[in-house]
Amino acid sequence: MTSETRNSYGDVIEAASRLFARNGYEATSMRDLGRELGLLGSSLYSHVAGKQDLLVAVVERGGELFQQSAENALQIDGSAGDQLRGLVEGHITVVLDHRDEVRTFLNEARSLDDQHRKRVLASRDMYEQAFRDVIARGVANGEFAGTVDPKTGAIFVLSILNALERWFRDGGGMDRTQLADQVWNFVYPAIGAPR
Amino acid sequence: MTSETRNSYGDVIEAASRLFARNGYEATSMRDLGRELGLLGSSLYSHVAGKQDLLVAVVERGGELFQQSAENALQIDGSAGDQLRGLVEGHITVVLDHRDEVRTFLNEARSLDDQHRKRVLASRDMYEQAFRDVIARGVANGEFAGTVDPKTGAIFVLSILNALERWFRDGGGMDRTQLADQVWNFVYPAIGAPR
DNA sequence: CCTACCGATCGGTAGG
DNA sequence: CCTACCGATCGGTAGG
Repeated sequence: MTSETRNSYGDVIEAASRLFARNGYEATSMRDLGRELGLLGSSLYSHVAGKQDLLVAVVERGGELFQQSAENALQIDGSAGDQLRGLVEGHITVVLDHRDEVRTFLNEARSLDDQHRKRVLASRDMYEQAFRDVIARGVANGEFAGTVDPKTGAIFVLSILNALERWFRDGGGMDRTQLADQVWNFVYPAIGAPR
Repeated sequence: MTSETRNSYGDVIEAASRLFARNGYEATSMRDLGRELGLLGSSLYSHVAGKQDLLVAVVERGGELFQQSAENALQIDGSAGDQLRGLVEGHITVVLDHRDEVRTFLNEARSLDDQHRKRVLASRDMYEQAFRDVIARGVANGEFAGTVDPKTGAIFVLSILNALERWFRDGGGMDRTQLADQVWNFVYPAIGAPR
């Protein structure tokens, strides 16, 4: 960071996602962000129209990553269990490869204006719907026992996945494969799959 | 709210927890809080020494509620499954009966100074340890299959429980008993209990 | 609990 | 991307 060359729009968004993730949107000033990029706060206004725009850009990026991940997983031609595993692994990858955008997407959406916040909530609902549909399909075809309501089950699975950002660290006691296995070993019986 | 009588310290803390939960600590000004109580921002300084003190008080209250809940659950004289169910139900009750303190405890601890934030993280670790110990006991005595590491399993269970604050509403499609059942139907097989 | 403030910092702008 | 600002708001204080 603080390289010698000129900053691009992408650099600004990246630095913003870093600071929003670390300190929160409200606690990040335009001067903080300028310092991170090696320029003055006022100079940022040649890159963006305002502070809100930065939050919108970062949050929308987070939403796109999850949406893209779901689309990929749903193209898997297999059982409900196969697709759910694809959704789970895709989510883990997004969280771990894009921590800052994900943190901002999950925790800072409340600082958006009404219009953009509603759009984010709608995109989360669509994403949750993918989990719900796959679980419901598994219940309908007898693959899962149906002891948990698909809607509630989807929320529980996503609760586990979204919380990863809060505790998992690369280079800790568990690598990503082990993490995915632990999540799956927990989630698969939980939604009523045979053992 | 905004009653005619004088405000007590408890009133101030309660209003603070409400605003911190709704808008976040950073986005809540002392003038906002004063308005909520029917007085000026500057008048709050006869009740508290500073804004940080309010956050400390609210967050510590949240921590105490969870700690108390765990102590009660661990007094259950029964199987690991019985105690885990007690921990789960206690957590649900704390979250739903004390939403504002819990939200602040879970989401605003980052705004604490280093010293207090470390204390909060330590209290969360102790609480998590209770879940871990109960799961480990169930694995050790053969009650649970042990397909999930107790430490990771504890985090997953708490991820589900802590996320309740983000989506569950009393008076929605599910009452509290149904919620507790859904959580338990998900968690119990997940940690490797027999079906 | 109010009046009357204070210095610091905020997001943002005009003009280069 | 900088200089030189602006009005608004912030946490907080002195004195009653």
